[in-house]
Amino acid sequence: MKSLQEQNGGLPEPTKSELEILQVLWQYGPSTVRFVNETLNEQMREVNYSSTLKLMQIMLDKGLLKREVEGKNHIYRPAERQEVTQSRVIKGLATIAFGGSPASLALRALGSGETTAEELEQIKLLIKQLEDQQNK
Amino acid sequence: MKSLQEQNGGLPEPTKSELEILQVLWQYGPSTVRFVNETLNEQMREVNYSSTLKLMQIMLDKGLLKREVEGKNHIYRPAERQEVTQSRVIKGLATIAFGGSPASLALRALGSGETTAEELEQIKLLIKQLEDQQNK
DNA sequence: TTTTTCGTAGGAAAGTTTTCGTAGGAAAAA
DNA sequence: TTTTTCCTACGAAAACTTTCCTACGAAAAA
Repeated sequence: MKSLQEQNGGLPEPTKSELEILQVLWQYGPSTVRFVNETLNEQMREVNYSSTLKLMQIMLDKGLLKREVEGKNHIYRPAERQEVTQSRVIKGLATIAFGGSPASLALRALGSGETTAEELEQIKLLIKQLEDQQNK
Repeated sequence: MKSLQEQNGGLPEPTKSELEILQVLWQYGPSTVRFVNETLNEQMREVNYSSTLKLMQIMLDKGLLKREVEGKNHIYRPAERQEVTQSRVIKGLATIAFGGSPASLALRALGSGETTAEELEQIKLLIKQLEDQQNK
């Protein structure tokens, strides 16, 4: 019997709380539960230590995280690259709320918050690349 | 005692299934439960009629939908404009997975699926507008 | 009129996600 | 050594989301 993960060839979409945890790991690199929990409390919201621990163990189980033992405690890190996970989440959202089009999601996102000049430059650059790709 | 809706001054974030339903209403305009359910079954996935009904009643309750009686059945429509709801969802996702930046979410979205030339044009147009706004 | 069809309503159950109490063990402090 | 601190593990409960069964009534068909 294949595991669920093998069956659909990939990792599941992280839940909201799982994404919060991943965000910390993306930002700071491999970390202990303690650190992740403290960061969540500072940057996001109050969470009990053992809630964070439990969640990270579940994520390990699902294959979203990996960990290694370092003395007494465990160091966790994302199993997948940030870009890959983020893309998966975006595709999911695009499917249920943007007619399946990540581009129209992007369009809405640009209109949804202040975008800095720098960010605009980055996006223009990416667009240029995409255009070149299409015209080749 | 104020209602939850009044307390935080707005509507809640729709759940995934709720977004699927909203998507149908955005696409086709005010509709009956029957129509929404059939559309979901054709475009998204198998859902039982009474599941769709229940969900739409819950959404009415939450204030996400409005409805009016038309003879025997009810016609539902979104309570909020599509853009507003979509922005709210995007901000939520940006907060938990993109460091709070809708722009970096947009960047990732552009890289996540095929983007047509037409979509690229639209985005370039929007960027131009945003730049003008910043330079004013 | 009687039966069938099609709609809403409500509640309960199932599924999923999140929270947190508690136990047990190892390291550090007293 | 004894006590305190800090970690993991586990399990259960709470909260939220989704599904669907059943009842009931009105309109349409027989």
